[in-house]
Amino acid sequence: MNEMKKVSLVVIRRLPRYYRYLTELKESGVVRISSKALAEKMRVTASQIRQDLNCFGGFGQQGYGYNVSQLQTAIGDILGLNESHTTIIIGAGNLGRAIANYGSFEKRGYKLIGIFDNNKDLIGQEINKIKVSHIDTLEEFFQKQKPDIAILTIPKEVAVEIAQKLTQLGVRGIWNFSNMDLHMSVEGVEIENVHLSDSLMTLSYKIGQGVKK
Amino acid sequence: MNEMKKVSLVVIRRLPRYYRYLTELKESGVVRISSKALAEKMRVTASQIRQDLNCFGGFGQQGYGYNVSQLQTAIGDILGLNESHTTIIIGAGNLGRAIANYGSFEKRGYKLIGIFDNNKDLIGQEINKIKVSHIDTLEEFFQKQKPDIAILTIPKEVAVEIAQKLTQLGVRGIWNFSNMDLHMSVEGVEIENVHLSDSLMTLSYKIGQGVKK
DNA sequence: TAGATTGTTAATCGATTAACAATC
DNA sequence: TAGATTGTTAATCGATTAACAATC
Repeated sequence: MNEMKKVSLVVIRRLPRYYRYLTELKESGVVRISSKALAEKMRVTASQIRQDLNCFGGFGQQGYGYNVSQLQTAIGDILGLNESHTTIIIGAGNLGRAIANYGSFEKRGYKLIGIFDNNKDLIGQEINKIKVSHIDTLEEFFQKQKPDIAILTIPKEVAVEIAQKLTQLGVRGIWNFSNMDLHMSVEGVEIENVHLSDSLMTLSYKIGQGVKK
Repeated sequence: MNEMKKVSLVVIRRLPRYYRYLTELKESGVVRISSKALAEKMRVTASQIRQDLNCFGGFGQQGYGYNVSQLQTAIGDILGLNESHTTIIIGAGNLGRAIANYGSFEKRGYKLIGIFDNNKDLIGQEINKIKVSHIDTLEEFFQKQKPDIAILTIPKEVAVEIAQKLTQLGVRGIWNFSNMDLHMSVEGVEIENVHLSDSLMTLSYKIGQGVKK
């Protein structure tokens, strides 16, 4: 009854990319697309697209392909983009501000409802219409509102402590930009570690290799 | 003579993570570590660590393990961190500013030498001691200085155009944050596409799944 | 109907893990 | 020397691709 064939993480991580391409197609008025045509656009194989999608159901139609708009909505649903998520940002430094001001998150249903920092000079300051609060008021905040996702743009030295606090308070997801991997082993708290500098280092590697070729 | 067993990208992408953990260990004064101990810390298998490292050479010693400092330096070398790279940022919006002010890149040998934008109001403004220049002066800039890496923090609408320009001018790497995949097929120009929102969507998915469990 | 294209099974490929001889 | 741990080969596992019958 309850199909529980756990979908592998590599597939999940490709979904946002499908979502991006489909959104683009939809916006430019494309109504239907075949796995072959989409594959060419995305530079992957048609097989992979069909396999990936069939982890979640049969969205296509033989002889026709996929309805762009329908498929985009379906993938959005799978990713949870069609329900709204509340978020808070912890760390009102440059990156925290950049994310707070990044409009396209709001568009996808992520609603920023709080910003926290421990720097007294920043408290009360407004970033994208949200007042920065002191980190000590976090607990109090959670009593009134329960944000789904906490975005951590703080130094690695305090990351673990804050993450534990958040877990305790019942946050459901942590999007972690601090330069250290977090892995709460607490059931029900999901974590995404982002390491921007890892990506830059990969780029340096590629450049270095290019030379030797 | 010239061992050319191309290392797979999955391995490359793990190197920065090794580098991070080794740097941490080094800083806390750890002199040697076995693949087993490192594996536990990093939550991977010891086998994987040994396999990965052996793509680049035998850095360890039987019965002893790996010298932390030596290994850290070796991986840094492979990643090209021990030579300096010059960078420019294109797009002086929130994310561009955040990256410009992000100190830890300088530490790793990335030297920011220019910031460009097309918004007249920003021209001349200083961000982390670098004056913002108009995008129209890019060509002129390249005649004097040849930055290795261009960091694209611009809207997707102009990304392709700017990337083509940069390729033409001889940039060696593009670190692309615009919300669209770039794939210059030009030999000698390497690209890293970063999609922050993809990571956030993956997090929503995980949260959504958690519920059903 | 004939043609196109899916959903799905089977084959291949690559990545991970296990095992162990080499050796410090 | 004995113990530990690597480097490396072989076994397993999972992910990707190919193929094709089902079907719109």
